[in-house]
Amino acid sequence: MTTDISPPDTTVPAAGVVVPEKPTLDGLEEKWIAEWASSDVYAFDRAAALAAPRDRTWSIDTPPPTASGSLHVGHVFSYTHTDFVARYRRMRGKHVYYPMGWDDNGLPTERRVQNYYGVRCDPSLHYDASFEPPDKPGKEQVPVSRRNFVELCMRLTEEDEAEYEKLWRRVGLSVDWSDVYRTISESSRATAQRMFLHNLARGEAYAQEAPTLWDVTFRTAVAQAELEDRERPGAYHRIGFSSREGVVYIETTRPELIPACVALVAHPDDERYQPLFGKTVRTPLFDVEVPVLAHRLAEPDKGSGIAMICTFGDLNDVTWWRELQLPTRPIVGWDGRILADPPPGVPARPYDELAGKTVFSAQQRIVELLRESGHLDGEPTPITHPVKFFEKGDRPLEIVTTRQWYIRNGGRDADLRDALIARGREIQWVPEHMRHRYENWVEGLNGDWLISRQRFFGVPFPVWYRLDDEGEPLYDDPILAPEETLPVDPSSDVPAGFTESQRGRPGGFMADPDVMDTWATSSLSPQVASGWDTDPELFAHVFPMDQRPQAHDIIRTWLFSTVVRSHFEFGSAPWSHATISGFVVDPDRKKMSKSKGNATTPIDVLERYGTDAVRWRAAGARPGADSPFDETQMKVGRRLAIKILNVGKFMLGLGASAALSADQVTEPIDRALLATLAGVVDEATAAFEAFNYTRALEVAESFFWSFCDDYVELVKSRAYRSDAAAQSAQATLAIALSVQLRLFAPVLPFVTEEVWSWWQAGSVHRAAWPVASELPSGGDPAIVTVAAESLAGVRKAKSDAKVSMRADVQTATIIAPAEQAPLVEAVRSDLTDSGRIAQLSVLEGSGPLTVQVVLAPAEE
RNA sequence: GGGCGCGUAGCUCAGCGGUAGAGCGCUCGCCUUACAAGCGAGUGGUCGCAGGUUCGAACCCUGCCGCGCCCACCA
Repeated sequence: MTTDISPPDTTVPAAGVVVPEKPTLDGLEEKWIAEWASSDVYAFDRAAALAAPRDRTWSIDTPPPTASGSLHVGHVFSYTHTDFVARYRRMRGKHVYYPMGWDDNGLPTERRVQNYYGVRCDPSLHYDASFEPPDKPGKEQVPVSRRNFVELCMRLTEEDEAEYEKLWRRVGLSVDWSDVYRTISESSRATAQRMFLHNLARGEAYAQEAPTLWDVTFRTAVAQAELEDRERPGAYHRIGFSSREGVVYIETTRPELIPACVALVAHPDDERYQPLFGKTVRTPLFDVEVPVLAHRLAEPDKGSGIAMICTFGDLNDVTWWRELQLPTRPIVGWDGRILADPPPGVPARPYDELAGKTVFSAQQRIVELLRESGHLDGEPTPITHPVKFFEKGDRPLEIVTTRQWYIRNGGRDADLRDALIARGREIQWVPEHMRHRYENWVEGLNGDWLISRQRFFGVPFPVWYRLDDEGEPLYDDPILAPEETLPVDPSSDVPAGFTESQRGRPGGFMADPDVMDTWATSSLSPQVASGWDTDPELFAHVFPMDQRPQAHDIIRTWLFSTVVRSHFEFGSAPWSHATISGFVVDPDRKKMSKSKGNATTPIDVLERYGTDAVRWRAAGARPGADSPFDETQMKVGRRLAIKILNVGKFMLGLGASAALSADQVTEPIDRALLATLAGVVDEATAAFEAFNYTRALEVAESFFWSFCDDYVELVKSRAYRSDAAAQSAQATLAIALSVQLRLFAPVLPFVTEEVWSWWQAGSVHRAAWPVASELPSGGDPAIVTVAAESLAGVRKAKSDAKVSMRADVQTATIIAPAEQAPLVEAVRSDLTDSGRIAQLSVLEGSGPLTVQVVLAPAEE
């Protein structure tokens, strides 16, 4: 595609109409992106909005894309879906509040910064104001202070965000670019901290020392919503525990956890183990005495029916440990290695054989030891089984006891769970069935929401702890940052009544070391985007927001967590509508992956087919439905855009102009055409009201093609004339063009704006959405159908004879039902003109309309 | 194992109780003074399978089969 936007040669077919000689899609994007920016077409008029009733505003809680990620065609589609709605609502006269945000805090950014600059964060280092990262990342990551690291995060995300903005402008998103937020910005941090303090004050947030799912690579806790299962090879090891009643065999995939064993458990009804309940057995190798207990969660038909409870191998262990009130014998450290010292009561030998090893190596060693000691019965049986992973991690999760912050989410409270499900029912889901995903998730929660992360680039908890005389933190009595001081960074800010020199000293204080999970801040996107912390007047007007667009994969995370925060703070749902997009998938129906290659890079596709064509294809993916990536479809959209250019030019050349009005439409076929169009307008409007942009486009497009192929063909010779009938055609063409450009404007913003600009003032995107009442009433749509059928009959005869459509017809006889014959008469002259019919007879007949044609002899 | 969605023309999908539809593809034509990046005419389907309800079922009900997504299970 060329970028030549120099003004093309123009003709001036009618007053005020300026049409290029050779219309082209090339250069339209550059031209209109610049024009829209300079004329602020999409600016939100805050004063006017606030002065108007609430329902004149449409506010959108745009998903802030992860700034450090990479956008693919799927993102382009779903953001475009939102833009369809935004543009429609704007044309309906709404003040559309449509900000864009960037989700730039959190682990994805940290990872990108580490790789991009070749650095890693070492919080023990001091800030180096002159630090510059190496030009190219070296083999060894350079350790930098937390502040240096955060600065690099800020720098890189700013660069990334500028690129994103360019792409979104290219996609034609009608966001107000003067209103962009970042989840790491000062006001976002203040919002997140303030909201957290409110949660804390109301008892919705709390800290607890508890077993937590732990990623050993990132060395951070992770939340239930961030888990995923992956199939991993493993093996059942059949291992004997000795007891007075004889050897008891358990089967385990994690024999390295034997030193962490605190009990065996079987189902209370399992007769095999009845005699053992209440007795003890001794662990192999370590000879630690552990009880045999009964619990309903033990499954008799799994393994040998009796399981080893370790602290902690999996979430079942946590349940058993808690409900059976067992002691803790932790052996896995934060780094995923076996702790240097055995837990109390576990002998140093052979524990020292495992200490410091990775879980994997420890398993190998312990199997050797078990084999030598004879405790291993037979050989391990290889299996494949699902193992829990952090969705962004690549090593299995461990469970480690740590102190973490939580927000209640109903996972441990049935009343709250019910309240949150009720909130979900206040939201109108598009499509409706997506509500089930929400309810399914809420009903399956098994614990509160863990929001703290042991990371660096995020919103810190605005909390310090006093240190006692031993230098131990007094967690029960935290020092909270006063709200007027937010945002704070407790690792550099000092709480009132202390000095920096007291940091980390006995009798002094320490900062809470953690940051909030990215969902803990992005769950506040309505607050951040709407100015809860910065512009209360605006917030009061636009919140609860009207629309939350997002994809279905993050209902359990972003959508749910946003509902939780809104429920607690405002006692309401955060939005009235949740519009859920599907994915763009491979031809084989798999979710499109980023590694799929250049073909799906958005900018590449946009350049090859043009933005309007890509948007047209996006409109073909109904709300919530996955859609396969198929480039041949883009060509169809491109064809439509070109057709709009060409027919627009032609219609204006025929004399259509903005000066003509509906009362000049006198011919029956013209009135009929506009009556049909009125029906199309009604249908498209109803579809858009239901967020069904696919249907809205479909009806407009279907009308448009028959309009071009039938109506324009029928009337063009009449329109060339200069009598009242010609004027009727010209007025009809003008009205039809205006209405159709507006119908297409939300989906095809560039080409519609281009054609609009040839003969209308202002932007089509600020023009009013068409309504049936602006079209003359009383036309009979049946005339259009009858005319099209008649014309088709003539065309078929020419096509069958393999002659040009220009071939002359000697006689044509249309035999039509009694009620249709007069309709044919009403279009007689248009029919004879466009069909080149010398003599047309119209007869009444009984069957459906038929056309008999005698072609004129071919001229030499 | 539970939930949700989906199986209609070669492909992508509408239709969701009254004679099977669109676009793409394919075939055959046509330089027609807007567009050959176009126009015209065709081709193509026991609507996943089996029962049931109904005068009538692609559409409603039941049960299967297949595909996809989410969740659970992890001894």
